[in-house]
Amino acid sequence: MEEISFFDKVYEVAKQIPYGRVTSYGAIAKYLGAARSARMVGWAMNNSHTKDVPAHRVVNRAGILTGKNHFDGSNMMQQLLENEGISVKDNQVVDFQKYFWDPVVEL
DNA sequence: TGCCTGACCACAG
DNA sequence: ACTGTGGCCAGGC
Repeated sequence: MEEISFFDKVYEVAKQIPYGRVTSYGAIAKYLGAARSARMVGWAMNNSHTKDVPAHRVVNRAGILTGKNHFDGSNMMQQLLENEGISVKDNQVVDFQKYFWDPVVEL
């Protein structure tokens, strides 16, 4: 029985984010059937450190690293993205649309 | 126990 | 076309 909460589903999707790709909170929320629950996706990321979830690949709808403040360092999130070949400028992903990974389409 | 906050997005005015 | 507010679920005080 799938006693999986919306919370847990977020991790399942986030873990499936391919290398060198990024997605948005809303995209995950919408895939789960709750486009308005985007806030929960972000809140789930708070426990992402206890999971194997690449929270650094998850940004907001505008491609801005809104959650970078929750990482260890100040620009650690940016470092991780650049390490995957994703350019980040002023806390914003360059060519976000190009690297955007939509779970609704990919999954 | 109850109210408020929180890594956002969609809808309405 | 833009700005403002509501809403979703869960956790913290």
